[in-house]
Amino acid sequence: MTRPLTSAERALATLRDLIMGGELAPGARLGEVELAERLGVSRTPVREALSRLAAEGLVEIAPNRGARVATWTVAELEGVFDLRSVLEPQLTAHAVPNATPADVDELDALARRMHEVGTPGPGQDLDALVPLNRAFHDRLVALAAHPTLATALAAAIHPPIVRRNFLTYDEASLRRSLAHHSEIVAALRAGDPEWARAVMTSHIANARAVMVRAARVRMAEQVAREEESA
Amino acid sequence: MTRPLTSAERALATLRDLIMGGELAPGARLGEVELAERLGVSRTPVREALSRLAAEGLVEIAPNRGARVATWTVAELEGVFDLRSVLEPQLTAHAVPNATPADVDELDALARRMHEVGTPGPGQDLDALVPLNRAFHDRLVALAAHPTLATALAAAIHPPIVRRNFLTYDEASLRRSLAHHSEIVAALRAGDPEWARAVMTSHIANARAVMVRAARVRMAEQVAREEESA
DNA sequence: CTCCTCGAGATTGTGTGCAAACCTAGAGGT
DNA sequence: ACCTCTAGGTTTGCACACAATCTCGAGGAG
Repeated sequence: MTRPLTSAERALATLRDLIMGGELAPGARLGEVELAERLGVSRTPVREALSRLAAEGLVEIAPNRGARVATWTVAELEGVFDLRSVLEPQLTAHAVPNATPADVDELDALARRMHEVGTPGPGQDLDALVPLNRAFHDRLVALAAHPTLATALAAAIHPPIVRRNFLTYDEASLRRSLAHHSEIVAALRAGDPEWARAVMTSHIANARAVMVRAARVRMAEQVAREEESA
Repeated sequence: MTRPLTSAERALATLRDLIMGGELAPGARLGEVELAERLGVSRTPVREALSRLAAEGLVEIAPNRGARVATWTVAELEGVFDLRSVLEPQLTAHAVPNATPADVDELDALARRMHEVGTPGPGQDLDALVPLNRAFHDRLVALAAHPTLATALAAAIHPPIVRRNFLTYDEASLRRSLAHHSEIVAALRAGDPEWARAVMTSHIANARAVMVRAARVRMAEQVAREEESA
């Protein structure tokens, strides 16, 4: 029998989904009354939800000025990747001894399906890749069975970024990323934690490079726009 | 001109101090009305403060049942040390290129004072050691200039644990710990990030060993008490 | 033309009341 | 002796009202 959720918890979950799903873009204003009406509750639980989301880093609250969906500078994004490049390889290494053959098979299936939808060509479907990628990484984190590291990682990874990042992979980087997943499966099957750790380190470094390049492009576009309007 | 703090922020700061300072022991009940009276505000800001402390991991909230100061199992404590053993060496390595000679001198002074008050003998004063240790580590984290890693670390380190841990150092471990501080200063002066990283890794491993031993002792004591009362 | 001042409106911060959920203790049945 | 159920008091969850603060634009001084 599952306990009925409180209003504040529903508000929290709904807002989180809205932000992570991209319906609420970074920088969007989050008025308390507006959200309260939208969710059918009073401002009190909305405030509580916003407060907790702020602690998660998904929204930013300025005293007396309200909340906005968090935005990130390039430097902050690089910081997040620094953190991931330390935590995820460690978690992956932890996962190795815990992975049963059945677990490895499931990860293998995910990696194969990512190849199917991710390989450039007629069958490519990048939108399908995002949830598969997420499932793969979540599965690995779960196998690590290390709540503290997992929590620290979850606090750092902001899915809107990952999602956006995925759409900016160039062909070579995307192929590398897909190959990494398969190679992690191989390392798991071999029971070699150092191998798995090394691949995951490469995987994050690759993602980081994609992110930095995309950020540079966005910045150049913005400069162009500003000069145009000047 | 510094903005006057809101009631919720005062409540948050006060509660955090009470918990970190040890006035509110782990497991202590945190009734909203009691805290509200104690802080001279209504329940609303208290609720907000508790909610944020819960997000920080310092208190645990059970729906409809109220808040308590967080407690940690040995496994959770070991998890925290796993996280620290990954993050702190990384932060320390980052700090090396940023440290000016003046910074190194300040850290050196802290390390020397820790030796003075920490060395077993007539001048020993373990209570003075705690703030010095904290100052040393905080200074290092600040030098790393890496907000993301620093935030992840701050979220994991619960000062009540560190404090309690310090009082359980045996003589050999304490000497090692003090020596580590001096050696980190030497690595900074030499400008060698890998040296600094290695020392910090040892430092955390040493602290972890002390924690595990202390936890075993506490567990044995508890078993003894339960058998006694049975 | 630029900068400052000052309201009106909107938005957040806090106090308070009430309903619902929870804990405790004790009566009664098995 | 043990379990079940219930009544009471206690505590939290939520809504609402009012106070405090901010935003933004109009108007005037320099």
